[in-house]
Amino acid sequence: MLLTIFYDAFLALKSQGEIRLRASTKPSSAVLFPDWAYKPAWSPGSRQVQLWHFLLELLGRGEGGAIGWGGEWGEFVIRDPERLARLWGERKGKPHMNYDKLSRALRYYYNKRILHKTKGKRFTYKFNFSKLILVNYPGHPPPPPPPPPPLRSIL
DNA sequence: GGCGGAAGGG
DNA sequence: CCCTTCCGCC
Repeated sequence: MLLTIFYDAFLALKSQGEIRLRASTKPSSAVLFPDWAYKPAWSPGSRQVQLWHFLLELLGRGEGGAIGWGGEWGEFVIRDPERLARLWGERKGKPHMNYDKLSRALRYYYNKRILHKTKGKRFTYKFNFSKLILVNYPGHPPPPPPPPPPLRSIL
């Protein structure tokens, strides 16, 4: 799975003419994406963990009961919704987190095209990996051009 | 269960 | 911005 994610990222970037995919320097422990995949999400400075990072983290290390990969590519099933919510709540310091609230956060991902629902399958969602990578790739979308240097008058 | 609006926090 | 909280609706 880990390798296929990278491969998908590679294909996505290749199709964009940006074959600058760096290999992850870290061991295969819990890291699913190279550092650059996270960067914009953390900018500026040190921000909080994002929900999709957390989900990928659990999926990546095969976190037993709470969540697991589904049948299709990128699809995952929440096997124990309230446990997942509790885990997420612990990570965010939100002791009253539950599946109702967590799922609202997941629904906000629909518009961002990070996730979508697998209709008809209970507790089943699907990642848009290529979109995910591209959205978080530095310079995609390209940053606005730097403002022209101010014309300083000589005092 | 699943959806999305509304308000609000950090 | 990225959720968290709450909620009416289907």
